[in-house]
Amino acid sequence: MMRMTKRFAFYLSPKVPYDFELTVRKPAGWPLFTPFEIYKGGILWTALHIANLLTGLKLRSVGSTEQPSILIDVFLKDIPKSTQKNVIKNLLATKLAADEDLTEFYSMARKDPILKHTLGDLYGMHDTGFAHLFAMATFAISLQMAPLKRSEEMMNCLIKNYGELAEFDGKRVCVWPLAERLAELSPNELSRLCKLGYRAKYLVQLARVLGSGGFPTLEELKQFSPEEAKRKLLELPGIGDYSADILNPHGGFPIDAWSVDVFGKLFYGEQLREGRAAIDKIKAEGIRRWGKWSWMAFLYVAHDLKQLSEKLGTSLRLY
DNA sequence: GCGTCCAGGTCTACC
DNA sequence: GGTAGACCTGGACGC
Repeated sequence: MMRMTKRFAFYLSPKVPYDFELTVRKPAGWPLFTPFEIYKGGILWTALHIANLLTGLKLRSVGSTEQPSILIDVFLKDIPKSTQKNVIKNLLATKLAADEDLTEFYSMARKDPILKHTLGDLYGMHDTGFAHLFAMATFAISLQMAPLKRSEEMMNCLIKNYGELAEFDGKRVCVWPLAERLAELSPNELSRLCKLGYRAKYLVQLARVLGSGGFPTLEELKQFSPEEAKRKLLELPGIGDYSADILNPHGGFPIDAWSVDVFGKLFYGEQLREGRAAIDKIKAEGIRRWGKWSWMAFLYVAHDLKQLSEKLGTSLRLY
């Protein structure tokens, strides 16, 4: 366990509109940086590694959707240098999507027969980034070929057993392990303890590739073209088309055995009978309809399934 | 209680 | 380049 002290605070002024709660605490329950973060009374306590530095965060909104402002307290073990402070500030601005402009997406979505229903519920929700690429890849691999409950058990076991426990501001938050930590393990140990099955082998291989430092970070992949970023991600062990679409910082359209049913009903009014064979068809249709906004569209649908079911009079399976 | 199937995919061998 | 089959595990289901 690492005890940390408040070292500095700063404000972020995201682009309008920005709904703090919808963005950091998404309706479908997706966490911001770790499943063990704490949200109470409009305040989020969370933690992640920034440039290998364990960083505790206390975030709250001090503005509104139309005049957004986020106050961030930063907790660290040691007093940071000014360069470290800048790295933390810049990275959090990126992760919290402070510069993301929703204007063009909303303009398209208002005219879209499906997305127009989501805008009222999710107005001001932004696309935040994972703690780091390894965390995101771990998430994607644990989703493969498993019901969501089991995926959650695998992820939580990994984080509890191999992640660091950050103690700050009277809270304790367990963070995603770094690749370097998992790279040392044997797949057998990992498989036995967290019941990862064949995924353990992929995770250790992945940890060794990402832990060596030779692979681009999420922020660096963002500088690639979307196609180049995806090609690079497909080089990673255990990462195929579906997972690469989750990892790609440019956004993809990650259709799997769950989302194929949801989008089948939304696009065609019925669940397609082809099962997994329908994935390519649904994926092509989503990209045809939404193009470069496919990922944002996926996000807005995924976080509004209950309301969409009611508005469109169809039953969309909820997680 | 027991056997079978399959789930929010990916990889490999084989054609 | 296209595709069938294997892969961990555990819950659901039929018997």
